Amino acid sequence: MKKYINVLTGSILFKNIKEEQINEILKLGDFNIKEYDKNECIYHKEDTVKKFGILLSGKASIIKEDYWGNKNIVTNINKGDLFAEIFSILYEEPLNVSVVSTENSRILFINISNILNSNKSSEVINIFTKNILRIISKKTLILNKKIEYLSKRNLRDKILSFLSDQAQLNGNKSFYIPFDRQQMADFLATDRSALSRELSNIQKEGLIEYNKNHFILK
Amino acid sequence: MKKYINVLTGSILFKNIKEEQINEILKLGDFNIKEYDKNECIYHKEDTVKKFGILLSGKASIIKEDYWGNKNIVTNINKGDLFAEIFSILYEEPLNVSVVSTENSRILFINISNILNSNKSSEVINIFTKNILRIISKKTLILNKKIEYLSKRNLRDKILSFLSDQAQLNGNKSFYIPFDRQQMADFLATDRSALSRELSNIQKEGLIEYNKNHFILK
DNA sequence: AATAATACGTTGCATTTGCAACCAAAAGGA
DNA sequence: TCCTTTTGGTTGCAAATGCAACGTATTATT
Repeated sequence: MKKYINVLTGSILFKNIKEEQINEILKLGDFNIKEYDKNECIYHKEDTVKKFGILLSGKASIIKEDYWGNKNIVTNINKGDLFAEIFSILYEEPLNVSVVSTENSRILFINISNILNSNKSSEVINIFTKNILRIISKKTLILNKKIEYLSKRNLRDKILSFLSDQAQLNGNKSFYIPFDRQQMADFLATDRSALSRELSNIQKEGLIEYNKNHFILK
Repeated sequence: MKKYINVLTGSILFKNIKEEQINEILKLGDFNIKEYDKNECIYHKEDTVKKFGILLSGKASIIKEDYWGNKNIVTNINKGDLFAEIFSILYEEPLNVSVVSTENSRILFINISNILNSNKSSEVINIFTKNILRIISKKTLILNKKIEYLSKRNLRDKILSFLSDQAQLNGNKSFYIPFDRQQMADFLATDRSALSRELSNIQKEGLIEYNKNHFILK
């Protein structure tokens, strides 16, 4: 545990909370840590979960899969991130998304309800609650972004709105996206070959330049 | 104000909070109330907002509009609902969505940050914070649902996943959706005529029956 | 180094979709 | 009641897209 405490102190979840208080909260949340190999399933979409996860090391993706198996990456998860979809636990609904490790990963699980509903109305719990609020607010913004991309009437506009946001995010016209081609297609809810074709078209018209996951906007 | 207090006591935002304490919170949040005619703009997407709104009476829609003016209804807002997108205030980002009244409406504005950051770490504030958490969690679920629809590879599947969720929501194969045809098209990010055509096709194949905004799944 | 596996681009084709134009029915106003 | 406005269905057409199949370059494995 100790070796990961700096991941936790660095995470938004425990922002403004001291190390010894973090331990206190973890205990309250009946925490445990589990390791996963690459491509292992961390949560399955039909699970109803009590605890939710924080990625201590490695990488993972939140994936939505439809009836026929079309996969759609909702978000990538990086170190320190928590799986905000898991807020469905507050409503005790099934997840309806799966979480899959994309690298060897180590995950901390805690029972949020335990913490939120602990009768101790201490200052720490208060800060913790606000931190969660902040995280899920950000999640909402990200989901809204995604809806913005998906709402475009054609693939070209989906691509361009996504790329221009990525550029903005990186503060540079030249940037790397965190997806390979198939993942990008899944994220934009389209077909890989259709995506390749359209990227190619856009490049021919001189709007962008790209190679693999590196892009330059013109 | 008094005539709306029951709207507030009935809302999730003030759940488990007594009437006199609601007043206390409202004061802390520097509240005000404003009226809007049908089709008036309540928030514009470029606004950066300090206060956010709770619909006391009437109806409104959260609308995303792209560069070329294609409108996309993100959600409808009903009595007691608050505009969760406005959680961007926690990040002080521009809204990037607009809120428009679809009926004559009356809206209560409060400054959430004032309340959350008030040093009084009273029990009431604590409950209030949890209520907000609950609301935005639900919002996240709704956004996830929407992403699920929009991620379908073709219009038919968008329609069918939307309708089957609506049926589930109403607990009945026969139900009314809260959209007219144009709004439904905007919500599913497609063209109205394309939507009509596909609905018609699906009906011909006997999967659904419909008339205006009333649907029956087979 | 040889081989296998993966990632990405390309292309043909059938289907879907956006768009525009038009018509009919229903609702609202004068 | 008559006229206007709104709402929704239909259709033709061009363009976009999903899908499958295939080729090549890159990366991983032995």
